[in-house]
Amino acid sequence: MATISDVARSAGVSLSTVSYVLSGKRSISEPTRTRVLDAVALLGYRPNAGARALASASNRTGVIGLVVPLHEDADVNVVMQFVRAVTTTARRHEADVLLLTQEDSAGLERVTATALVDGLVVLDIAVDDPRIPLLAGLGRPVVLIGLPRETQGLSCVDFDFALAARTAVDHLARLGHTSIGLVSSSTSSVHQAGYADRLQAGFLEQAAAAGVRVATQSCDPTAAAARTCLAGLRAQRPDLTALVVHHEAALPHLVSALGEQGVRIPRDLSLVSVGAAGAAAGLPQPVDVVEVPVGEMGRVAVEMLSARISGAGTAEVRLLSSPLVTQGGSAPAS
Amino acid sequence: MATISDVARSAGVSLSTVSYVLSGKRSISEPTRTRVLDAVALLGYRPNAGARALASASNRTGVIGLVVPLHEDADVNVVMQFVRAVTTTARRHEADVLLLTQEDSAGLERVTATALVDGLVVLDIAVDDPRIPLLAGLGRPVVLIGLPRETQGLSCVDFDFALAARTAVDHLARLGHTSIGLVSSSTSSVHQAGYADRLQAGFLEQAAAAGVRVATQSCDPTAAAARTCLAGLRAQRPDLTALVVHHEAALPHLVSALGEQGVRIPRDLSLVSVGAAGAAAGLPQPVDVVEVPVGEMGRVAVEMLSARISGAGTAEVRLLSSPLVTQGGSAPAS
DNA sequence: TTGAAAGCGCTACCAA
DNA sequence: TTGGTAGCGCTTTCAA
Repeated sequence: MATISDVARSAGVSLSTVSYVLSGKRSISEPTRTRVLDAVALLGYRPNAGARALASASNRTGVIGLVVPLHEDADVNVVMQFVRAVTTTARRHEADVLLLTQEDSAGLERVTATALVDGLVVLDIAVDDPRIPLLAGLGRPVVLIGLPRETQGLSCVDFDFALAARTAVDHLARLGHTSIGLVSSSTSSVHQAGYADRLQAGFLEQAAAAGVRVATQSCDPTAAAARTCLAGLRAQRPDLTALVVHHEAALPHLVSALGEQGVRIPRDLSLVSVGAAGAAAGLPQPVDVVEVPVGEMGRVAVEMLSARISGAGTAEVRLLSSPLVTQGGSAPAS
Repeated sequence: MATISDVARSAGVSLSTVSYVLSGKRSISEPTRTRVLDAVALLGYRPNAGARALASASNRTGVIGLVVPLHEDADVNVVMQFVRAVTTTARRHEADVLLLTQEDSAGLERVTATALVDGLVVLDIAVDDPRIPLLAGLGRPVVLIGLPRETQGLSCVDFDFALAARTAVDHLARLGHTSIGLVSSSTSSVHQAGYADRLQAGFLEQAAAAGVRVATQSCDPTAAAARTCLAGLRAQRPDLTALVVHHEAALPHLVSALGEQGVRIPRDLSLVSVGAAGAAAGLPQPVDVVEVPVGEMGRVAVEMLSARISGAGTAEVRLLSSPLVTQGGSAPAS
């Protein structure tokens, strides 16, 4: 590998001149500039990233850490969407992405303290995430995806699940529905993350405001559980005419259970799904959706992290929202 | 952040002594060792990764690059399994993982030339992958997952698809089956990767050796395509009594199509699937499987890369195999 | 507009 | 068994 002094020698200039040509932090005469750039091209010179980080005043490595859940029950599609958005956005900020798994809790300290990364994006944050104190004490910018109880000095990005539920209920209430069910996940990880509770709170709040009767039921992602879930909702409220489903994995089972029972969407039942993109795709019957903007969340997280790494901005909580998209899943209550 | 000289001062020793205590490359008296380690603990000292890489003779950064396909039609489950195995194994070798996407072709050169990474693991290699010349000219150890036509100086890890097919055919032939069908994917990316062809070659070879009649048919992952595929196979060979399926996404559709047609597995038809772990899970009827050891491939790739980074080993091609697991998917031909 | 040189934090050599 | 110090490849002052 050619070094900067190889370039300097080849171009017949000093080492610092090469550095300034490359960084643009000093005005350079055109002939010199050309000679240097020619030498760079000739030698195929690329500055050593480590040396650059070590010498620079900012001490930046141009690498951000991304902590992802890679365990079995993580939603691989959602994780992939995040990863794609984060890497893409990072590149736009001249940064690369170092991957850390959630299991490697020592990794947070390691990559941060050894100056491998300039900052971290951490997925899958629980309401009372045990990593919060550690992350807060790292002394590096951190952006959490999720909304923990304590956010002292940490930036957070999340979807506004409460607003999504209010939007869904409002949409259905305007169509004349007065009795609406909510289906949520029964898995504990979803509840530890807190968004199920926030969604339910929004659901209940808007229902109360609109004078809508409610039923709530959790569901497992199987055909049998879907049938049980529907039966449970009907037992609570025989007059249900609409459903808000916050459970991507159970959605297809619910839809086909309804189909088997001769319940037609939207004629007999209106259905709004809250979930990641694609969750409602490929369903035999269309439903309305409030999409969790996973990619957007990843993008915003990196933007916030970049800003904080550059010393701009302060820790803040950003809750993203997205509109309800009607695609034939809802109809006026009859 | 505390530096090594902070530690030296605090411990009342020289800078080099601290370095030697930490690296263990010199024998140190017990009292000195203790004083240094105490100072390290007291100050929370962690060596700067960049400075260490810069100064060390080996010039190693302790980071390996992982190039993954993140585009829509990549199998997210398989990619995740790779990523998990690679990160886990890398950690066992004291390395971290930098993530690069397949789209970022300039990234190969960037992370390698700027010494961000010590080497690369590249997934999803096509038979005539356009990146091969670039990768070969990088001047850093590279391990490919896949088997390109030209492997000059590059290490490769892949599953022995030909052997898997031979194993499946052999198993079925021993059970007395004399007419066996092969279902493969029709997607072009699978064929560019070459393993579909290798599997088919092994299938035909073993069939010829065992005097087995064959039918081959590609299939799309839909219920309709599965029915068409089965009809096509029967048209070629009305006497088919066994199937080898090399198409994870189509497998459930094939199985349920068979179920609808009253074809019972294994009584009426024996079925062996070749695919990643879990592909045959959750099927209404059990099938036999030859599992593509995705995690193992990732593990081996990192082991090979680590060895090459340490200067050990040479470029080699390793084809992994795995046994056929019977789980009630096959029975003697009647 | 340019060059010289002092570090960045560390490793590893040369001495003692 | 230890210390001093010359770099690793770069950025950024200070001087010209």
